[in-house]
Amino acid sequence: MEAGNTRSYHHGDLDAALVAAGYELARAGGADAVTLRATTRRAGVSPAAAYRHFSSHEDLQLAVGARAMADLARSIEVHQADATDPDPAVRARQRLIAVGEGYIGFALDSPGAFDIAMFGLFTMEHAFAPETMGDTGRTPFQLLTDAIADLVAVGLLAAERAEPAAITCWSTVHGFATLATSGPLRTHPRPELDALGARIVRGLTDALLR
Amino acid sequence: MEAGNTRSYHHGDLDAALVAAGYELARAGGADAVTLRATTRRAGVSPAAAYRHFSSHEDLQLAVGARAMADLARSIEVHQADATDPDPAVRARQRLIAVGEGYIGFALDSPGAFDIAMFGLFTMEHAFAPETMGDTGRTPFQLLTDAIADLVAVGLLAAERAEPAAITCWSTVHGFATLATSGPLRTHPRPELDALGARIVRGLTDALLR
DNA sequence: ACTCCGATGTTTACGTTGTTCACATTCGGT
DNA sequence: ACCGAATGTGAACAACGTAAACATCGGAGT
Repeated sequence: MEAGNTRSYHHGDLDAALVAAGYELARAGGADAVTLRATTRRAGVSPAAAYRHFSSHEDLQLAVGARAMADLARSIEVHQADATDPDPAVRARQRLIAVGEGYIGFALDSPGAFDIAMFGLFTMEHAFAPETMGDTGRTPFQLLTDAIADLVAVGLLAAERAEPAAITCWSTVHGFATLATSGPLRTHPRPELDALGARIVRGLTDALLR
Repeated sequence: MEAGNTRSYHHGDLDAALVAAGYELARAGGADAVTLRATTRRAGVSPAAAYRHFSSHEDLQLAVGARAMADLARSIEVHQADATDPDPAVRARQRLIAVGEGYIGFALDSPGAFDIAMFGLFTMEHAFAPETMGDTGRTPFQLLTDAIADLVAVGLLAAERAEPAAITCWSTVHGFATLATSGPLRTHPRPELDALGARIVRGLTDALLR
């Protein structure tokens, strides 16, 4: 009795169903809401069933986090769609700014999803995992390094400054996103955070590129 | 039967004893290790006893976090002790760099303490709480804003750029610290992280101050 | 000096969580 | 049509946060 689009067994594609259920919980309540029992409950299945697909609670949370990370990539991609300046140098700069704004925008729009995406904070190989790729087949980290590479190619950034520049950008944007979603800035009104975020991203790129 | 230095009741100063016990657990295992039961166990007391001093588990964790935050302030103060250049402008710059290096150094030296310090990520008023002050009576956040204010006073930074500059510094340093302790950079060898951190802090201040 | 009250700590209990193990059901190949 | 492997269930366990009833201690007031 196949449903058609997905392979079917006892309850359909439970693996994906659990990730979907966990993602809904995460969006509503952050990483802590993605409890093993709540997730299986929402998927209409017994707690132990999760162990046929995930080796532990943490493993499930990482899978949900990967799903969230893919949405983060998509958010960056959407912002990058506006980077259409004919001048390659200007466009490269726009693309880097889009990374920062997409990252921050995603965190502010869906703090719960952002929280689970950063759960455990993944490892470096996690930053290249296919499950965390957006629609263009690139992970958030790759979108950042791509943008930096473009800046080098276009002559706006010295090659030997590429690595620290990438880490600086990542740190700043990530730091601001966490301070703004779960940190001391969390009580600031949204428009103020948007303005502050935009100002920081632009100020940082200006500062880095001469 | 007073012990002398501390007021005594049933078990001595349980409030402080619990924070101390929790801090040891946090240093060894991060915020998650500061479980209510483990902390009371280590203090030689029953779990429910904690509720005479803290309204909830989270409340206890926040108290332990404040203790860790005070140590963070002390780490910054130690680094700032080296900022002794006779030129006030150079000294102001040194002091800002010391904030970043003290922050990052503390995170790398005691990731568990750093983790609990950032637990819940505190609120803005938490950033001014006396329990989080170092030996100079200033909190980490205040040490940062002090340094920025000095730069303005000395003419190295325009006054209207002070606030975004402060948030940028905070974001970058905080972001790098989390990426380096619990993030994808966590597997990098320590000396490499030290060098990277120093390079980022210096590069950022150079970029911000013209 | 004695009593009493409030502050402090204990015991017991409840519900929730992650996890495991023995058991039941279903699917797919032969 | 069967059988083994894959998948889901049920019951159980230890650990957790929390609450309520009970015990004990110290100091204030007579």
